[in-house]
Amino acid sequence: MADHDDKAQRAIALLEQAGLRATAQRVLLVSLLYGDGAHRHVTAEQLYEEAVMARGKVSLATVYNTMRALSKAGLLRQVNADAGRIYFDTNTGDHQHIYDESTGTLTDIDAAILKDITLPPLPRGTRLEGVDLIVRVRS
Amino acid sequence: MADHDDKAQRAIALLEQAGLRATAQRVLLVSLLYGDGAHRHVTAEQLYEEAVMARGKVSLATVYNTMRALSKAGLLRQVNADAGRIYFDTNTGDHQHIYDESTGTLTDIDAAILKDITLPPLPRGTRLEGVDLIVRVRS
DNA sequence: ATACCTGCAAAGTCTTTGCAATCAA
DNA sequence: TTGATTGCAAAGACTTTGCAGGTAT
Repeated sequence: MADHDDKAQRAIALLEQAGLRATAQRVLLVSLLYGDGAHRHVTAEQLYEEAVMARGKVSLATVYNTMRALSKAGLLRQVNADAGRIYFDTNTGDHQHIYDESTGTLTDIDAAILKDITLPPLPRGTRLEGVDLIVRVRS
Repeated sequence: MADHDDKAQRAIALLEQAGLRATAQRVLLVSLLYGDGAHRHVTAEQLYEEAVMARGKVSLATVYNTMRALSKAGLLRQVNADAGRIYFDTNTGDHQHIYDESTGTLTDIDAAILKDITLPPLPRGTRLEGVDLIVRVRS
């Protein structure tokens, strides 16, 4: 129980820091996302399944809404590895990904991999939003 | 007319080389894609619009089917720049992209940009499929 | 009290597919 | 001929949204 409370406390802290109300659904979702320390890559559907397993009372729509809100708040990063499927990454720091197209698994790559590249001039009137590298593999 | 026949001839050649029957619809689509020499980045919907403009008799389903077939045949490359929207690139050579999230425009980057990076070890039991770099910008 | 949040169902976007009619080889 | 292709409509996969009822502050 202490363990659970701990995760819930951290979840609440994260939500408040993001300016979001700490509802039961959000606390559960954020606990699942950040609960065990390791960074995670999940789709809304996957997180929804986990929430249901954990006997959580939450709808898929709320999972989508919450993940969108967390992304906007900067607590999650969206990863476009696969057209037609949004992955959310709890690691919002600078880094890149390996994507296994057979299993749908994402793996982090250290940001240093791009340390030595020189970006080309950007199109006139545009500003840089980010640089995403996806190493696609198959099992 | 000679111009049009020229493009049609090239389109037919490409289709045969890909092992696909040269139907009127495919010849039109391939002519639009490869007709003027420059490489293109288009979605199925965009190509469909162009075909309709050109008074072509083709359905959106056929555009999707054809682009899928061309991709499988190696004549097109899919670009995952935006979750929920597949771009097709007539340039199947090694290169990368700049993606303007405001306008949905893709611009090529020379492959040399990644010449000096060293990929991390791939997960056990996986083989490399490709490396995609997307420089995201906004207007 | 009140602005925010949830959940359901409906709508939306993009893509694929079943199947009868049609066409290329 | 005969298998490949087309087109329509329907189905699918994923995501967003309208709105009535519920909740955090």
